[in-house]
Amino acid sequence: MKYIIHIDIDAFFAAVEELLDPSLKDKPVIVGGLPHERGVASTASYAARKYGVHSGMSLQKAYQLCPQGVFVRGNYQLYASFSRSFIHILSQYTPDVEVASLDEAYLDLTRCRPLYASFSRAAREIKQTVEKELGLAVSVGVGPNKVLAKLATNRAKPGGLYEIRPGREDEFLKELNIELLPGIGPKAQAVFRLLNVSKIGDLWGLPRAALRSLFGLNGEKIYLQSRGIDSRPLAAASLPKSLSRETTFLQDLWDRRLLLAHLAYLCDRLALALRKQRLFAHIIEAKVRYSDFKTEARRRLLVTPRQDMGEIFRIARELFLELFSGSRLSLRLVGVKASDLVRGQSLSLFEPYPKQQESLGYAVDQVRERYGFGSLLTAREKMLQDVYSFEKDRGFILKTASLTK
DNA sequence: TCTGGGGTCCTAGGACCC
DNA sequence: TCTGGGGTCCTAGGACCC
Repeated sequence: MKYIIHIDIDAFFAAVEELLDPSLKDKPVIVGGLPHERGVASTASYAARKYGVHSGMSLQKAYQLCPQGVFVRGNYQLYASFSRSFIHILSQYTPDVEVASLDEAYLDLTRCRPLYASFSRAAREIKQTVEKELGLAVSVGVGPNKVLAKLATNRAKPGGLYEIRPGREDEFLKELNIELLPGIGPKAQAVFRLLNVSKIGDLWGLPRAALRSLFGLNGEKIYLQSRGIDSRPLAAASLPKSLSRETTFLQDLWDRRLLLAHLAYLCDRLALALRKQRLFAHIIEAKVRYSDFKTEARRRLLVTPRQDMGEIFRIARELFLELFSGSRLSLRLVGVKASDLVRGQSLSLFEPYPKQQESLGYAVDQVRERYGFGSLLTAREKMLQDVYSFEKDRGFILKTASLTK
């Protein structure tokens, strides 16, 4: 029998904002953008949820429901730094920690049995320590595996601790709504509505083969998890599988020069992220979303993995133009993604990697870190200069955006 | 109510090979 | 001349999660 703890920071981004500005305490705080912007709420404080606002909701809708809400764009660097402290605290209790997201983690205390007189008491202590050291409320769930621990956390919210006792699993699961089960999203819910399945207990009546044919491998997972069966071990930290950067514009764009300039800016940010983690990509992908919300992507496999902005942009540009050149529609989004990532220096017998490009990248990063982004402009980056001013004053650019390609 | 940004994993079809 | 049976790689797209 394993002893798994799931721990989740309540309304994380909103809670950090309240910590920084105590006058926000108990106010409906909505993080994600300003009400007129194109976007969704990434977090709503519990005060905001009382008005029906929740994460994923469009900001315009959130404003309608809660015009007195405090809307903030958010500071993701800051949240990431809180997240690192959060994980650091958890690592004091066991080496078996899986970081599930910025504000969420699993702990496996099974191996640490000799250290703790009582697991229940250990769970309480972890919760108290995190709350004291971070100043943020957390919810904690305890169970014999990941899925039960996570469902227990959901029961514990906000700010509580819930432990599923051995032998009580079915009783706990039976009356839960199916959408609480990880892997059941909007599409699967629609299917289950047709089947008149709304509680996890209802799922028990469906044959494994039926779920398999409806949802493939995910159906198998649903079959097992609905019964509280989950043998997945905690995942060890690993290299990221992909890194990407994308932007949804305030208004759809048609001007090819502006779009390419923005793509260059995204490639620059992506290259920076790759260099920070010393990663090289075998696959570069460009993505567009048209004004009708249809989304397309084109990718290219590279013989030699790359991390330099110049090459990433050269490829992304070609892929982007393949997509956009034939389009009659303007674009609401452009993006670039790097995947099939490897760490460290590339080794190709046939195509020696241009090492000086890499060191140039690192050098540029260091200068920027010390003197700011605009301090070092090579000829190659001239185009980016336009983009940074574009970022500074998007409104102006959008107003003056030409109507021809 | 017009729908973010950053990820993971799965599926399906075509090319290609033996 | 009317057409096998894999296996793997590559690309594109979609469901889902926080």
